[in-house]
Amino acid sequence: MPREKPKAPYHHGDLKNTLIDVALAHISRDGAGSVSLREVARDAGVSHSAAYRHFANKENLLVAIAEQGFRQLGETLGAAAQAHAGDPARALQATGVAYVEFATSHPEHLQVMFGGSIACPSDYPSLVAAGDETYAALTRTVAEGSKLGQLRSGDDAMIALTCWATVHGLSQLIAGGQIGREAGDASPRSLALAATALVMQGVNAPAAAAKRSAKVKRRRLKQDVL
Amino acid sequence: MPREKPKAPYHHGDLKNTLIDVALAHISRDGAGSVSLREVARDAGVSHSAAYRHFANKENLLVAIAEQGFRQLGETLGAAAQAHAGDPARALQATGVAYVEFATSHPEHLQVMFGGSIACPSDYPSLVAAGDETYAALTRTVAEGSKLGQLRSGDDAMIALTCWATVHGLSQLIAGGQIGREAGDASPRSLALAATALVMQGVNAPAAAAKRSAKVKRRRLKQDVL
DNA sequence: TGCCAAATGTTACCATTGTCAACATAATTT
DNA sequence: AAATTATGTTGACAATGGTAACATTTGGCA
Repeated sequence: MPREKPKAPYHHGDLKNTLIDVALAHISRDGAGSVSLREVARDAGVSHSAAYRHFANKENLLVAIAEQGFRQLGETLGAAAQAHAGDPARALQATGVAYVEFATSHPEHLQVMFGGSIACPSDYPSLVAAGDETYAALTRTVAEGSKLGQLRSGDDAMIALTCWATVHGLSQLIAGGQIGREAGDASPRSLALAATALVMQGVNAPAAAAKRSAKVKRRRLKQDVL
Repeated sequence: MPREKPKAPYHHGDLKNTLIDVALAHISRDGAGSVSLREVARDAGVSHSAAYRHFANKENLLVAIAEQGFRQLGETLGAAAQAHAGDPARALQATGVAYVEFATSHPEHLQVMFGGSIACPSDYPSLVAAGDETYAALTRTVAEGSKLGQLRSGDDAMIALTCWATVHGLSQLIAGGQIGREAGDASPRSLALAATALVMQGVNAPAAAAKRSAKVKRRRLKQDVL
């Protein structure tokens, strides 16, 4: 007797999230550029145009993925900072390392968050908000460290931006396979540790010269060398 | 009398380069993701499938653009370093600033070089070669500075990588519009100057502690803080 | 010179894709 | 139970990347 097959119900149950997951799988396999809504739908076991009940268009699916990425990244960074509460310098480096670790272990998300698959991110307020919030964690830590005198005083925003740029750049380079031959054997974590340590050496308040006036230091920062 | 119209000749003359230029224009308008070979061909005043006489497929057109970008970037960085020959620390920072300036004034190229429009860059030896060569300029400068004792000794490769990551990350963030609200008014150049100055402060050999053994310093670099 | 091959362009065609409209079924509200 | 809303389905459309067959130049080479 043919036993009652599972008989796929007309309604999928949680198609929205399924679509996101399947899309992520495809992105990690073929890159964000070559993801096809129809193929995603097929793999989700659903007709092509069902996706449009959950996302206005293909880009909106990507936006959802990017948002998810920002949320997860935010949580990861928050946790890293939390683990060193009270010691902003340590917290700052830990945040940076966490950034690189997240990025390299979630390259699909990264690709969508920063890879330009979304034509005009600023069209999506939820996206910019998520990005801003992520960045805010960094800024807060820097401000805290600055207040405690742990960080080179002068321009907190610039310190935060430089830290962000370094870990972001490192993440992109690793994820993009750009640094295979130079440091192929090193784990992302160890690379991140070394890079952040180096930057922190420029960012930490110089113990010996701590008495030099902030004004002088700020001037040096801007005009130095070039 | 109908004067002899220019009567577009059957052969275009320099279609290959024209296609590249038109494609660049489209990328800068709509992003690398939404560039269409057919539309490019149309704008070049030629039938869609003519492009295939010059590029095996769409991706190969992008590869050509990326290569062009790497070549131009290489020249730019080389010139910047050259301008401070004999002073590696200065040369290093100048190279970094030049990187950011190139990136932000050629966002179309950047997008193709690093934006993931090319599914698997490692499939194109010419591309990896171009990238390597670009990076090599940086490495050389660092090695030189290290030899002169201008740079914190220990791990030259790590210094080079950190510098690259910082300027690369800064470039991506600026080009991606990610840092509109934090430092919107500052020019890319001034941001690059400040960021590189900060990193250089960690990278420069500490004048006072110059006698500390390299071994100790290397240990600090790896294990510091975390 | 005249002829042939290589280079370069063109048109016709195909499968795939993003998106929409019209229709079908399930879940929810009334 | 009836009506409304959510969710899926099928069928269409235009545009795209890519291939094949055919057309026009161009450049050697006899």
